[in-house]
Amino acid sequence: MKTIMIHEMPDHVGETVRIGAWLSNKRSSGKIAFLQLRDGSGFVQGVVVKEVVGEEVFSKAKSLHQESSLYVTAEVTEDERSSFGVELQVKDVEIINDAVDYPITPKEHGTEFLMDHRHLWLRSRKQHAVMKIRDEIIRSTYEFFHMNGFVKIDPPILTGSSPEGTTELFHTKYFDEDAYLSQSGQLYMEAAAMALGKVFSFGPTFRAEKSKTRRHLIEFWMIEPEMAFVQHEESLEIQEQYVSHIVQSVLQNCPLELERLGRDLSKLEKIQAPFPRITYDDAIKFLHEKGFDDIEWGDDFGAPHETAIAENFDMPVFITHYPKDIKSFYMQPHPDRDDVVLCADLIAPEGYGEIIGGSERIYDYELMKQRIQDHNLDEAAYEWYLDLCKYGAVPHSGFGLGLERTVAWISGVEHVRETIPFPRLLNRLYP
RNA sequence: UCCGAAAUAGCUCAGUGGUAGAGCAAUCGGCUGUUAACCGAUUGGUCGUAGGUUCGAGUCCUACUUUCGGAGCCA
Repeated sequence: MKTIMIHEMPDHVGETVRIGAWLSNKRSSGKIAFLQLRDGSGFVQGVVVKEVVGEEVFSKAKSLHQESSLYVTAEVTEDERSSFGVELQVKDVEIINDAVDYPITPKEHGTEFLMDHRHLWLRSRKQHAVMKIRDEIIRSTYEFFHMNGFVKIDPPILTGSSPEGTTELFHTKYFDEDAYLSQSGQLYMEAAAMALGKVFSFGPTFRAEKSKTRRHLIEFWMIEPEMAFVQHEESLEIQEQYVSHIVQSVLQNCPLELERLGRDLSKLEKIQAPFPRITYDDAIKFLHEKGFDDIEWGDDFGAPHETAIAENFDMPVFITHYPKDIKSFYMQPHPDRDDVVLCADLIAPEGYGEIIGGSERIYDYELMKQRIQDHNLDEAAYEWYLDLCKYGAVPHSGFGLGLERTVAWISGVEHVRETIPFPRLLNRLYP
């Protein structure tokens, strides 16, 4: 008799198999019981018939508690009443651990309670589906960049300086020195691009911002590609191809998960490059036409502004050429205008907000030095970064995609706290 | 940090000045195709904390704590 996993069952119809599983729920009557089983690879229903298994196994099955762990011996049968196509005709049940008073019952729960039990909440079907989609986005990210000649590079997490001086950093000690947790690996990725041409990173970043919205985490994961000899327009093309690729990969490889989440597939099926573009200038004009009087040229967009712009499109939209003064020091100026830079943010549809920020980078030594001074940054800390402009500088561009916002958008979940296994939020470091 | 809302059984909530309630979970019983199964019974409470008003406070007032939603900032 084979021990198999639930996702392998369609290949074992007619066979008697054994699985290790947890009981996610059960229903029973006097002579038949239905066990909802999960083993991580999938969900399946086990049918226990009293006449078949006898009094002892039947009463054991009836008394099982939610989330108890079991070995189940059963015959795999086809059944069209199952969403998965197969069912288990149970022959024997062996209890590994009887779970008493499992806190997360099959009824509704509040956010605080679920977050306090995140270590158990992950077992639920919805959370399982979101984690599978997160995994598919990560898998297809590696696939896309490797297909296109990128090399995966890991920038450091502990740094001695900040790439962008303004935002708040997590401070720690590095023996006798001060250190900070990385809020972006970008500058290191630029160095790597000068060594390897096209590179991408995937890793955690940390922002000590007091942000408390459905789009913010204190610890989140970013994908940061950096490309030598690639300029603004070509970078946008790579971005839209990349985002299209991950959306289509999830559609293809996670149909059960999207269904479980109730995601509107028609909205995802439309996501194909090229994406619409709108300049910052036109976005401001558009907002004024829409009646927004709380924003002027030179201001950054707030969440309501972004949403109003995104609502105009059923695809992600690039907002390009932002004013120099509200963007980072390293962004390449527009060739014909000195008030805007060659950059773009990609705004996701349906109110999920900015998922990518990117730009062409400055590679002129004197200009970069000037910008570092203009932003009152510690020149000594950026000496190595200035070396990149000094020794064989080339035009190059890069961008950063926020993984959790992307997972939230593609999954259709409301809040990014459900898109990472153990979210770090304002006032939450447990579990 | 600012604005708004909330805190009652293990969980989700009702109770708006006069004896503390329901559904789910748990326990016991019934039911041969259930799918947040259903039906009957039992168990379960210092109403967030501290003070105040009142003959009487879960309910009204004040402060504090915590949580949720939003803003700013950002991906």
